[in-house]
Amino acid sequence: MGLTKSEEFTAKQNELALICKALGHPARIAIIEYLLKVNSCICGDIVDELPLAQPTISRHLKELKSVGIIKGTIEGTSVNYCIDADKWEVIQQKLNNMFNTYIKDQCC
Amino acid sequence: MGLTKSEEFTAKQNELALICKALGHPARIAIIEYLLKVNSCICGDIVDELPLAQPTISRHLKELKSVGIIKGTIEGTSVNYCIDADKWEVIQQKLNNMFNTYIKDQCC
DNA sequence: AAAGTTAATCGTAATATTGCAATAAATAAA
DNA sequence: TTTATTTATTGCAATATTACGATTAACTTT
Repeated sequence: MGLTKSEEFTAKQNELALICKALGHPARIAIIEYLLKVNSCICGDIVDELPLAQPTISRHLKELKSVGIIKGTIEGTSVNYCIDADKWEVIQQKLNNMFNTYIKDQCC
Repeated sequence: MGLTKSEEFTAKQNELALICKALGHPARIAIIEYLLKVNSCICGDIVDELPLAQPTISRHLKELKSVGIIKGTIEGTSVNYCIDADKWEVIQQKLNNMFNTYIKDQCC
C-alpha cells in the first residue's frame, strides 16, 4: 500500500512521527547542520554546500518547512532560511519527554 | 529515483538520519511508547495493542531493531522485545547534541 | 508424532519518496 | 524592457515504504 494508517494513531504520535520523518534524511540533517553552523542562511548557499541539484534541495527545504523546523523569509530574489527557534525548542522537549520516560534496568 | 544518495553525506549524518527515519512512523512511535510503558514486552501483546496486522507489526519491529533502538530475545515460542538501554542513551545524546548546538536570536 | 501457538517471511498491490532536467515565477540589474 | 539571478514547481523515472493475506519456521503441548 505505502499508505500509513495515520488515523489509527493519536495526534501526538503522528506529530512526533512526522517530525522524526522530516529529520530522517541525510540531506535534511545536513541542511539543518549547515543552518546551525551559519545561523541564518540563503538557499543558494545550501545548493553550493550540498551534493544535490537545486530542485532536490528545494524539495527538502519544503519538507523541513512543512513541519515547522525551519522557516524562510523572502529577501529580494533570494530566500532567507533559518531554524525556527520556538519550534526547535518544542521539538527538543517532545523528544526528551519520550527519552526521559525510560526507566533503566527493569528487564533484559 | 527514490534512492537516497547516502554516499554523498557523512557517516554521522547518515546514522542520525536513519535513527530519525526509524522513529518516523506513528506505529513505531506507538510501539516504543508501549515498550516504555510496560518496560519489557512480548510481541503478541503489541499485536493486540496496535491496530495493524501481525506481519505489519513484525516489519516495524524489525526496522526498529535494525537501528538498534530495541532488541528481541527469543523466549520459547514468543519473543521478548524491549528498549536497548545503551543505544537509547546514545540516541538521546546524539539528538541533544544537535539540538543544543542552536544559539537563539542570532537572526530572523 | 500431531496439533497448537507465536513470530518471521514471502508475495503482491498501492502509495510515497527521491532525484533531476526542464520550466516557471519573481525580483533585480542593465 | 530586456537580461540576469534565484528559488519553486512540474513532470517524469526509479526505488522505497506500508500493509496484509498466505505461508513458513520454530517451539510447546497434547
